[in-house]
Amino acid sequence: MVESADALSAVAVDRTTLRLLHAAGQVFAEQGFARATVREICNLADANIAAVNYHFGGKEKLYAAALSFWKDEALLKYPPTLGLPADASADQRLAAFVRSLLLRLFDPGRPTWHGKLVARELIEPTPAFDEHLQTFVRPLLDLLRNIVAALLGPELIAADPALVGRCTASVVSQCLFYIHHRSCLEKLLPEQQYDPQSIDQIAEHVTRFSLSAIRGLRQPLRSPRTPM
Amino acid sequence: MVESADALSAVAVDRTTLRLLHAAGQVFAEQGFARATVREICNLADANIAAVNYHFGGKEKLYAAALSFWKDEALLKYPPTLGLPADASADQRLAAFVRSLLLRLFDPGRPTWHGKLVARELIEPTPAFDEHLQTFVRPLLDLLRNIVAALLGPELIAADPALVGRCTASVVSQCLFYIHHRSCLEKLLPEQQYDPQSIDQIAEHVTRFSLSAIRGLRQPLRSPRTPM
DNA sequence: TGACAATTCAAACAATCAATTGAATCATCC
DNA sequence: GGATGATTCAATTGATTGTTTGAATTGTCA
Repeated sequence: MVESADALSAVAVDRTTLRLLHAAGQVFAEQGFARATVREICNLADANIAAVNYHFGGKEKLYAAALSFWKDEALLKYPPTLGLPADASADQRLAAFVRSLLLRLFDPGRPTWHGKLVARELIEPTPAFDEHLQTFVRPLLDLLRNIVAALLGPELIAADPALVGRCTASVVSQCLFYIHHRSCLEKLLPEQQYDPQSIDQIAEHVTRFSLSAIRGLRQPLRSPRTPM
Repeated sequence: MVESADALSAVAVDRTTLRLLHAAGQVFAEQGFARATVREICNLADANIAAVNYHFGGKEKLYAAALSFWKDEALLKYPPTLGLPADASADQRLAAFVRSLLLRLFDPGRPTWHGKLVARELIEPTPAFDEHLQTFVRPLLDLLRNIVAALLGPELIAADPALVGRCTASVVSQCLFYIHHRSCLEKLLPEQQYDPQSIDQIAEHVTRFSLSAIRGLRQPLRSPRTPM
């Protein structure tokens, strides 16, 4: 009843609160908020069923706490700019953004559940997500919008102001595609892997594909290519 | 007992079975299989709670029946080729594929729930979906793969056989993005509409973006563009 | 009309869920 | 050591779920 929910310091790793946050991240990420049960979370955390209500005040508040906790973890491990110098080119910044987003979604090492939690929220928002959307997702989206705007150039944007948003959506969509549809892709495209090396390959493809597309939009009047 | 008859084939519009299929399509599409309740479906269909078990044998079988029913409806209304002539160019075939997919997902008229049901399955597959994946999704995906392969040309494919799959994923991802993230996009990009005209604009953008990207991949050694 | 099957209905069933309770245990400080 | 508050625990509560039941109703054909 006294515990402050976001006590996430590295000390006391197996405090019940932290064990619950870890278990909640995993179970909520794998099952979604509705299908996840506090029983499974408590079981995974080696805690009593009453622990969730005692420490967090309910399933929803545990979820909100886990979302916030893993957000901090993910941003700590994979900052959106990936340590790029301030004067990096727009091409480099796009590559870094795409790669950091994919790494956040497919973290191969210490599990960072935040990416999967957000991916679920994007499809099936819970009440806890509105604030998260404004404080976390929107800044990231604005960052990408700026990169895309720099790539497009002012003339194209002046000609069609909605183009920035559409191209931004095209870039983000390619990244989210693999995490959202992984279970089906494993049946339809079994050759696709998700180890760190494959993630880098996907990141490189998304970057190349998007840069190629945007460059092409700048020069829309090229002569048609020879049809093989 | 008299049903609004909001639309369907001429025969026996307000049979309980059909009312249940309509209601099931809507509720399953909006809530997902797990969160949807047979009570809500029966209430929407003006049917007794026992009707689901009497007519279909349970919630899962109702779901499978609804999936199959709305698949037929969707394919009837929006065939994947949109009535394109057999000798259409790859560019035209890509445009038709993208537009038909988006129309199937955002049907503006008579509700065709199939697109939303499949979109949910892609993220959270139910046991009923495995057969659907093989008989419905895979043929569509193969169709798009062929279009993309024609656009890429044999030399690029020979150099990197995995490129076809990645570019196919890039095209599909852009289409699915809007349906999956609609609820969040409405908060982040409130200017985006989803009326028929806007759907056509999105389809045109996805087609242009993808064609531009693939053409650029064919000519990867262009000199860097002039910076405005 | 009368019989028979198909369908509908209200009620209840069994299972599962989050949440609560109150006693038992533990940790900490005087 | 003992008192106090924090934490854990098993058991229970109340609500919701899909499903079942058996009687009531409806439709159909003789």
